[in-house]
Amino acid sequence: MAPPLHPAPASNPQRERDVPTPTTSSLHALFLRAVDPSRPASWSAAVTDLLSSGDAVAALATFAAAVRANPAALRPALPPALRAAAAATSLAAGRQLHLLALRLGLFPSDPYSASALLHMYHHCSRPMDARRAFDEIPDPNPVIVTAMASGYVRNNLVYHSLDLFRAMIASDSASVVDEAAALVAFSASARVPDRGVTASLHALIAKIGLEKNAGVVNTMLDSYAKGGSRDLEAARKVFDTMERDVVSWNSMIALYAQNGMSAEALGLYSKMLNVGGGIKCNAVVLSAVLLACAHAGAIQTGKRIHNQVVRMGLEENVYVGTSVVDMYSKCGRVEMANKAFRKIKEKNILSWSAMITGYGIHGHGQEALEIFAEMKRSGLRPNYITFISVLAACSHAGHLDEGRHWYSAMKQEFGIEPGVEHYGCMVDLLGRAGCLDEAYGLIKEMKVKPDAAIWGALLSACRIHKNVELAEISVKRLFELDATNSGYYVLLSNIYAEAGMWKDVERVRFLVKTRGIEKPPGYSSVELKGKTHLFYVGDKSHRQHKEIYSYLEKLLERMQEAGYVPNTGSVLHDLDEEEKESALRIHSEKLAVAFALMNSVPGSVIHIIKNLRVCSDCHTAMKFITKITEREIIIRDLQRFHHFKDGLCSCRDYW
DNA sequence: TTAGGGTTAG
Repeated sequence: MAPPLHPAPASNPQRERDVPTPTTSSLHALFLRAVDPSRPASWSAAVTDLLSSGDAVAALATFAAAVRANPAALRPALPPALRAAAAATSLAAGRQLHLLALRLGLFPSDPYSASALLHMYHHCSRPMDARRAFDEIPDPNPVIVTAMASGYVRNNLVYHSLDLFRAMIASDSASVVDEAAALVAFSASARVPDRGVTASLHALIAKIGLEKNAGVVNTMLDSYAKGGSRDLEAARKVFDTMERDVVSWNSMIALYAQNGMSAEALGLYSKMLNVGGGIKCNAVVLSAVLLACAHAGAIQTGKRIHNQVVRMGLEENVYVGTSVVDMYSKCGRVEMANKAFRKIKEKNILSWSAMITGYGIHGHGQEALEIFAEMKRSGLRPNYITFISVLAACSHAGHLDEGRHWYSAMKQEFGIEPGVEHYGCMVDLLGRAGCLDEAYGLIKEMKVKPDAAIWGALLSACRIHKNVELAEISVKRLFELDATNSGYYVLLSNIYAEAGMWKDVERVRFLVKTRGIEKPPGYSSVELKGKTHLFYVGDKSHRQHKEIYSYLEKLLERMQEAGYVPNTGSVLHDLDEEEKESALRIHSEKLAVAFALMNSVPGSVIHIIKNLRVCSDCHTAMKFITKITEREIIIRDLQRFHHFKDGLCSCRDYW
């Protein structure tokens, strides 16, 4: 096997590779770097140089050349050679260097070789080999311990990492805990589900005077929000009192955006621009803010941020560009997403996936598959994530044959073992198409444990195809996995209601009550002049609620004149017809649309976000509303987009 | 004279 041209990215350890041997090109590199073979320092300098220029393989080859040319050069060149083996994730090369270190007497006595050796084993995903070596080191100094601790974090052995840190505190004076050790400790505590770890580390660094260190505090900010306490308020408190740099602002905004707190993210962003003390907008923060817009469906704000991206000349930037694509597609403007996508200069696999997903969630399965084909033509090899996008697109568009085709091609042609996400798409696709037994069969043959999303997909399919028996099987599994999710109870009770099994409906409702499960109320939100307005069913908390209700009344009258008949079949309570009709009139999406209509002109686009599925009556109602009022309405619900235009739902995935 | 480091984006 030819040695790889570039080392694997450090954050993505790959499998062991063959030891690179010196090649003509690396000897050429040697020549270019003017190594003086007789000077030992010249060899180590060449290895270090090549490594820092990103060519770990050439660095290793140079070391191998030194072995033959000048044995005296090995001692200083060994640590950088070990780091090269780590960067190339070449365990075979690393093991040979380990043997050499033993032969030269550099291990375990030389701390420089020792720390580099641990680093190598951790980067090659061999934490237990690192541990064995670590245990042979008689009196590991703080640098070695920190190398060990960070390696544990890299390999997801966070508790081992924290144990080392605790031992570090206990063993000696606290002065051994320096900036590097504290950074590692906080990065570990961000990955641990226990509450209070971050707070106790916080107390410790305050004691040893690292509380003013921006790097350490930024890492702490992150671990407050991501660690066991999941405490964004604590993170905000730290943020408010610290000396903030650009990373602090970006981190806090990103934390809000990632946790769905879009209003907070956007608010903090404008605060940063106004009172941030000279902190300037950059690519990182724009990506985070675009994520917040995508989540909130804040298309107007998203457009403003996009303008900012253009002004800063960042349209071609792959990170920002992909965020723009994601924002537009999540806000229902898939054509705008495509325009932004075309502007990205060096599209990576995630840019392509974002675009495939964009078309997919809008039900444009054909376009999604065309983008996929284009990606393959460009020479990129689809990976695990790409196939999630592709299969999800097939599932949303109801492309049964294509879905089956790509599912098997993924395994056979591309050697990718399907994960829960792929199974989820396939179960959804097969289930919706009515192939319930095939879907159930697929679940039974899964090698990984089916998660709630899989059984949930089967359960929804059971509702569509009115299969009570399989629904009960799915629910049983779902309750084993998560008995507190109200959604499953609602679905099950709906399935019983549609089958007229009112006694069972009552039984489920009784369960919900006795188990103390709370169902989050559904809401619809609409953005107006950059401000988001929220509506619940029958909501009267809005400032203009009186106007909204009377507007809606008149609108419903006009709709009924145009032929709209309330679809009371979707009301799953045991009510009489009249009660059912009035229950439908105050659905949150109708309130939100009425409010948006009052504040818009014909020809405009109304964009609504719904946190639950849009009911079939509201779906019908929107068709009439678009016809009467000449507005385009886009509703994004839990699973898909509905574009209503000219009285038609152009969403092809309403199948 | 060759060691250990983390946080922000899709």
